[in-house]
Amino acid sequence: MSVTIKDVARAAGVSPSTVSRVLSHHPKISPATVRKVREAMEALGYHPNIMAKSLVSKSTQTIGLVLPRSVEEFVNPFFSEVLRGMLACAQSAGYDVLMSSANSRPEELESVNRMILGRRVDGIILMAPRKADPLVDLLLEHDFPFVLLGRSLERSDLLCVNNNNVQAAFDATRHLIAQGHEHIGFVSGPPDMVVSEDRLEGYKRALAEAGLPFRQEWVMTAEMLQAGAFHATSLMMSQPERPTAFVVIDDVIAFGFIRQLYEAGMRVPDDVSVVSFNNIMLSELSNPPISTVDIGIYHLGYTTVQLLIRKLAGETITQPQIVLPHRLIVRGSSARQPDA
Amino acid sequence: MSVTIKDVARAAGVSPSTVSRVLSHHPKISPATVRKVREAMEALGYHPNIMAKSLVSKSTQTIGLVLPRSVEEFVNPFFSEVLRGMLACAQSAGYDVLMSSANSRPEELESVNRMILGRRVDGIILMAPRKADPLVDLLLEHDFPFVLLGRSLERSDLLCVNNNNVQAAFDATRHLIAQGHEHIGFVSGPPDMVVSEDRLEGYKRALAEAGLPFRQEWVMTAEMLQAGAFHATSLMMSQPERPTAFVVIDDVIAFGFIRQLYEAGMRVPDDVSVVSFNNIMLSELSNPPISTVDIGIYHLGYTTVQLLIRKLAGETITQPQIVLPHRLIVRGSSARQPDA
DNA sequence: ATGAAAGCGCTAACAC
DNA sequence: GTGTTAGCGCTTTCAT
Repeated sequence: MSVTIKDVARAAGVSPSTVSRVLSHHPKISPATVRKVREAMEALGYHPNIMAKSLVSKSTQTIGLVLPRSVEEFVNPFFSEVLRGMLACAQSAGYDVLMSSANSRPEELESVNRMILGRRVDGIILMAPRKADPLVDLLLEHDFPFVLLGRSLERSDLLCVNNNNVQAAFDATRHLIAQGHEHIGFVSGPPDMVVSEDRLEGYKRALAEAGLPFRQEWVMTAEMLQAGAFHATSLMMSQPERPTAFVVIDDVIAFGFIRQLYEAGMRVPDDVSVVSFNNIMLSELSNPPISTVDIGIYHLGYTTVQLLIRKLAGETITQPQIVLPHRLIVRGSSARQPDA
Repeated sequence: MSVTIKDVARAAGVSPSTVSRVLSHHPKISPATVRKVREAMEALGYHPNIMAKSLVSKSTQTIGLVLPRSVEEFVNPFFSEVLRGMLACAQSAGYDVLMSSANSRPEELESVNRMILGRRVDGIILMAPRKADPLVDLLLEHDFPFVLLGRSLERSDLLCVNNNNVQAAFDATRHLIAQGHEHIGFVSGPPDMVVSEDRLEGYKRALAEAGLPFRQEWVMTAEMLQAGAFHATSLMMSQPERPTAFVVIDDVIAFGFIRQLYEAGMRVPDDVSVVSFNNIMLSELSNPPISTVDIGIYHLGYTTVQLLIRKLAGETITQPQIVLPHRLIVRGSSARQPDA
């Protein structure tokens, strides 16, 4: 069967504990022995059994990732890019990543429970937390190490990595205002997501700063874009006083929205300007290319895992909230000024 | 600390083995005892320690996923969709998914070695295998259960889940021919991927069947689309005899290619028609919407994991190669016929 | 510097 | 039906 530490010990003519010490780079062990053991390991093709190791050491070198439940979030390229960053960091620190998937809220709780109580992972990453997220409570209750990708509305002492989404939306809106737009709408995402709220807030602030009124009827939700979608968009755009520009919650939604504008006979950017968030790869390849706020998705993922690993290493985290910079990228979808 | 099987045993007034039997739904155990034990578990909030369990049972209830190394493949929405299908199946069968990431080929081998020799996973999924893939050899050598998402060029006895990519490309090309196109180009992906080869083959066959010549100069590679990109595309399109339609290896490449055509002053579909593969969500939202061959990405992922789990359950697999159906979806990018 | 022994939490014979 | 015992492969005192 599989080659164990005993086999190596026998082959090297030492005791199992000595082999174990070589494995863990124990300081006081003679170079000669180290060499002997290393050779034996090499010859036998030894690899430590992680299960046995973590059973006694109580550490799994694995971090758990709680994935978004909704299809929309999951297939959003934002997700794979953030995952890419996470994996890169985890890998470079010698950690593995275990994914927890679930279709419903109770399933999700159960899955996380299994992860932490079953000692499968050392720490957990929570993506896109909701308002009053029960997962946060669960983790807190068990005093289990975790980091939020995003931020908690309720508590400010939790470890988290985030952008300043209020500022990002403020910048995006200001850009449209600077282009001469005075009628600016907003297309939102799921209302229970913290990021939706933050970006709406930034949008409002920019309007206020420019002395422009906030109009509730110019705020669309992603749901409105779905089924009755076309209707809602074309209805809004056929009003005598219609928005000439939109701040859209993210690139994927922007894709769908621009499509609907075209179907309603509106050209981007000629009739309507659009600026969105995330800067996923395809936003540059879109037609027209989409103006968007780059939030450093990869970096976001990387930093989140990094923070968790620091926490797991026992480091005292002086600054629990990490805010990563963003940067507006102007492209074709908001380049020209409307004729109006 | 953590509550163990012993604690439950003590609380329920039985022996640890009895608790273990309740856990594994052992047949001959009195209902009264079951109830007692269940209550004790509930009261103490017991969750089995997976590490200890798999140390003795030699099964981890975890499947390992070897991720694509290249950024391009990773961020391709194809990947997240296939992952979604995999997770759905794994979850419904009570399996977890562990991800192996690596930046280089040697790292990848080392990572897989750790997974299998360290007994971290019960089986492995290999995505998008290359020609003469060393990972396949490694897995075979250790007689470790695995399933290919895609197919092996060299061996036909391996478990794999795939589309008939030759046929899919044949269908796509036929569609363009039926639209009246006689000058049809091809945009390929990485040449060492099996799928690239298969789709090119289908394209050639359709040309041959229609009595159209295959022209090497009308085959572009994804690399050509990168840096010197614009140049290559515009050069080809400025020839007196230029393609009026393209079969493109996948939707993401199609996005980039259409963008370049626009920059070269070509309209899609008015000047050039495009049909690609995968039917990622955004292909429908593109402008124009992209005609594409739906290959059932989610289903592909789901079936792959399903096949692996069947194998792990000891089932004899009579049909090692599963071929999933595809279906051409005609949209705006190939709707009209060129004036030519 | 190294070995012997105990034990992490669980399962699986083997008894009764 | 249920308890007792012996490990799974590893780390970690405690000796020497």
